[in-house]
Amino acid sequence: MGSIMDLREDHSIVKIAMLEDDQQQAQLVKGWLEEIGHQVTHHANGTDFLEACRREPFDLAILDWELPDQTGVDVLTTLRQQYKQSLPVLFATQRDNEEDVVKALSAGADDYLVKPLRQKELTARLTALSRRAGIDTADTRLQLGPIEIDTQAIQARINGELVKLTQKEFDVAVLFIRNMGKVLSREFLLRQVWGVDAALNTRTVDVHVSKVRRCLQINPDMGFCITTIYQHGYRLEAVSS
Amino acid sequence: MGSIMDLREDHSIVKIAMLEDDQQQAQLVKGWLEEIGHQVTHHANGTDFLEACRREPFDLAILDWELPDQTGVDVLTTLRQQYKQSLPVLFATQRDNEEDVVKALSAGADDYLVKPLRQKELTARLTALSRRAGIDTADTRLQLGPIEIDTQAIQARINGELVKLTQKEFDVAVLFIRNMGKVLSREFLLRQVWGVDAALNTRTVDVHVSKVRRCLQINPDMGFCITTIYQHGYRLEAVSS
DNA sequence: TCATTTTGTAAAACCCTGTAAAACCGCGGC
DNA sequence: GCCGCGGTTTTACAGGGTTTTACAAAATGA
Repeated sequence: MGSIMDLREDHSIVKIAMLEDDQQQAQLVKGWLEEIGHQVTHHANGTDFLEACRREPFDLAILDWELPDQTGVDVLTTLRQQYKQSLPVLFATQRDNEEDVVKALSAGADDYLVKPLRQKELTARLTALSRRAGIDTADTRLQLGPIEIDTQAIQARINGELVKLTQKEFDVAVLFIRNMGKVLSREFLLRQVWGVDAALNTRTVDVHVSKVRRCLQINPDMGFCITTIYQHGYRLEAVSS
Repeated sequence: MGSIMDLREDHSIVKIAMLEDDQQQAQLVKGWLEEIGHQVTHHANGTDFLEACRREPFDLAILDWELPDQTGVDVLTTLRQQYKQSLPVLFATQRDNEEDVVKALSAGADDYLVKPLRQKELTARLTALSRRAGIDTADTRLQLGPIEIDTQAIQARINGELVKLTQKEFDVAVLFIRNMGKVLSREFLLRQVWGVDAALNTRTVDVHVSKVRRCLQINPDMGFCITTIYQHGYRLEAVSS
């Protein structure tokens, strides 16, 4: 019987690939990132960097513009076309004219910083990018208005007050909050919470959704509601007033 | 028989919410974004902005720091905790010291730009952010005069006001808008909305078309109408006035 | 024009959802 | 084994969405 908790893979170490021509700059940034527990692999030219990206599964990449063999934009273009379509990329370079920024972003970069880099800003931007890219989904704290959920402790609170939820109710609630605004079909809920054998002639999903609504007090008064999509399923959404 | 296609139906509208204190700055940026086909809603204070975010499904948000009622970071914190947790947010402000950048990104911003803004960089960063956030408005947003339909959220609005439509009514409406000017036979509607083999001895299509006309207020006064083609079906068309 | 067929739509009949309560199930203690 | 207990599923009935029905109005053709 699969609960959604089984699916969580906890990889708290972030693996970063860095492409930087200047050895001194590379060591500096590498130090900053290792300081906060990241694992950094550094390469000084595009060919080696791309080779490394092909071999290893990195979580993030930091690219420089000026390189001995090709430009950073060339590397990025190759990366996007041939290797990792979705690897989050932050461009860091001395060039600060608008045309270059646009060029890098259009080539597939997610962010662009002008050197000299500032330590705290760099780490904050990398964190923001990881968050957006969905890295480190071991985010065990969820919040929905006054509702707080800790997926590790399997506990839910409303305004700090502990609420008693059974395992299935809890799984359903987490699924809804993690998929705010999306329509979740009964089949999907059955697969995710109850396991694959979707026997559709049952009302158990409806009953559990009903219980979640009541136990977590999800009603228009608190700003959210679980809307029923007739003959499809349900959707958690912010309420329109 | 009139050819109708004078009115272009836009299938990829990006809806942007902007929070900006300075009216002049707001108009400038709004102009830039509308130039490339985005739809911008502007508010000058945090309360109005949050209220709008709660009511409407935006794709992106641009936030300023300095505001009359609260700081942009406060607004962002509220937004992340109580409203839209995944709405992509770009911070744009005059403050450029590192501490402020970190504060905004930690509060949940995805990007941070220092004013004065550069038009091409702004649009490139918004595009990069949309790409990363997986925004795909292609075919999910439809518009017909004052009527807006979001096929992903399964929501319809008239002049921004949410309209209650049942699933079938919604499906029928979407089909008509996606096939503006074409005659849709009852068989076609049955196949598309109700599924398989058209059992033609039913009046359910007619009843639903009737309801769509009434619920979405589709009548010559608003510029469009659903014309009946005797013994064939229906056609949604613009009314020449 | 009239006779016939088709359409518009209110209302009845039918089917899907909300939810309280009963039935079921697995587990530990006696 | 038997009982109680908490979690889960099914049942049952009320309420709302969907389809059919019914009849008036409109369209068609002679």
